[in-house]
Amino acid sequence: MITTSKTKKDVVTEFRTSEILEAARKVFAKKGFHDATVDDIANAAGVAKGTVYLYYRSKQEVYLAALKFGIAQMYSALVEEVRRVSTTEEKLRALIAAKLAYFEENRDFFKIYYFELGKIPTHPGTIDSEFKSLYLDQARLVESILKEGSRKKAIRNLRTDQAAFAISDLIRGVVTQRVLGWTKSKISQDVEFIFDLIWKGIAAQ
Amino acid sequence: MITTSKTKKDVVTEFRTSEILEAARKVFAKKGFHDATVDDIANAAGVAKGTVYLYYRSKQEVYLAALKFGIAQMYSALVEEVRRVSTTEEKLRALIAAKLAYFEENRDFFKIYYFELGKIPTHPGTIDSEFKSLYLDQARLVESILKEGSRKKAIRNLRTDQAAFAISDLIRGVVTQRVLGWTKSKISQDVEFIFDLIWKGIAAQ
DNA sequence: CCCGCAGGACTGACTATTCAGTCAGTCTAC
DNA sequence: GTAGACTGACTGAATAGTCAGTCCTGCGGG
Repeated sequence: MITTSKTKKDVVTEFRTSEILEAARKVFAKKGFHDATVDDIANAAGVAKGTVYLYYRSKQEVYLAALKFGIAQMYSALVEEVRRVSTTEEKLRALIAAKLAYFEENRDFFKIYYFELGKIPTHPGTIDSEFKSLYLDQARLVESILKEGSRKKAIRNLRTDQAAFAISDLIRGVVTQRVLGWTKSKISQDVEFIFDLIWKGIAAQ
Repeated sequence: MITTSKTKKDVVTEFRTSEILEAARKVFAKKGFHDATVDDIANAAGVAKGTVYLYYRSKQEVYLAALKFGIAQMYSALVEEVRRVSTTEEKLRALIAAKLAYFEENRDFFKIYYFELGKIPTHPGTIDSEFKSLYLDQARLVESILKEGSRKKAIRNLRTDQAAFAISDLIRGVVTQRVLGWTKSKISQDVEFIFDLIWKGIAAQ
C-alpha cells in the first residue's frame, strides 16, 4: 500500500535525520562550525558523506537544524519546569534551576549555541532574525513570570520588559562561564545565589 | 649609530605591528576567525601577505595579539573610570557605564571577544588559561569594589567572590545582547536599570 | 517457495576551490 | 653597494559538495 510504504520511508528518514543531527551536535560542539568536517559528522553518525547530503542540502543546514532542535527542546524543558510551581518566587527559581540543569546535561549544545551563533555565514535578516525570535521566546517567558508577579504584588513596580532582559542576560552570563569552564562552584549554589540576588533586586518593597 | 638604528627599526616595527593589528581587528570582527583570510588582513593594512608573516608567525598569532591588545585596553579604561569616583555605589555605576561605553566605541572588538574566544585552535591549558586570567582580572576588579563596600557597610553581607562573578556575568550578558543587535534600548537607560537591579540586590539592609 | 529485477538508499573516490604559509626576487634607504 | 624590508605568485593541504556506481529490499511471476 502506498500509505504504508510512505510511512515506512518517513520513519527511516526521521531516524536518519535524528541520527545525523545527534552526531552533528556532538561534532560541532567539539570542533566548532568550521573545523568540523562533513566527513566527521558522517563518521560519527555511521554513514557516508553522501548520505548526509541526502537529508540536508549543506553543512550549514545541518548546523542550523541541530541548533534549532536544541533551542526548541530547551524552551520546552523550561516551560515545563515553570508550570510545575505556582508562586512567582518558585517560578523564577525553577527557571534558573532548569536552565542550569539543562546546560549540565547538554554542555555540547550550549557550546554551539553560545559560541557559534552569529559565526555561520548568514544573510542579514533571515537566519539571524529566526534565532532572535527564539531568544525572545525565552525573554518573554521571564517577562510573563514578572508580569504575573507584578499583578500579585509579589514584586516591586518596575519595567517588566527591561527586567526580563536583564534576568535573561544574567542567566546567560552565568551559563557562559560554565561553558568556558571558568567557574567551579556547585550548580545548586549558583542557583540559590543568583536567585537571591535577583529576588532582592525585584521583590516588593 | 647602532642604538639609533635599532630604535628606528623598533619604531617601524611598532608602527607596522599596530597597523596590522588594527586591520586584523576589523577584519576578524567582520568575518570571524575562519572566514577572515590573511590576504584580507594584509589588504586592509595596505601591505602584502608576506609582510604580515614578517611580524606574526601565523594567522592565529595575529588573532591572539589583536584580542589581547583589546582586552588590556578595555581593562585599563575600566580601572581608570572606577578610580575617578569614590563611593561603592558610584564605582559600580561607573564600571557598568564604562563597559557599555567601551562597547559602543569598539563593537568590532566585542564581536571577536565574545564569539571567537574558545573557537580558535588551542591546546588546553595554554591560551585558554591566559584569557581566563584576563577575564578574572575583571571579576577581581568588581570584587575589590564589593569588598570595599562591605568594609564600609555600604552593601549587605554576601559572598563577594560569587557576587562579583554574578555581576560580571550580568554585564557580559547585556553586552552580548547588544553585540548581537538584539536590544535597542538606550545605553544610558540600560546602565541605570542594571545598576538599580544590582544595587537593590546587594545594598545594605 | 524461489528467482530476478527495479527503484532508490547508500557509498566514497573525485573535483573544484579556497587559503595558510613560503620564498625567490625587487626595491629602498642609507 | 648592500642589508633587509617588502612583495605576490606559488605550493600543498584541506574539504564542501557531486555523482557514477553498488547494494539492498521488496515484489511479482514462474
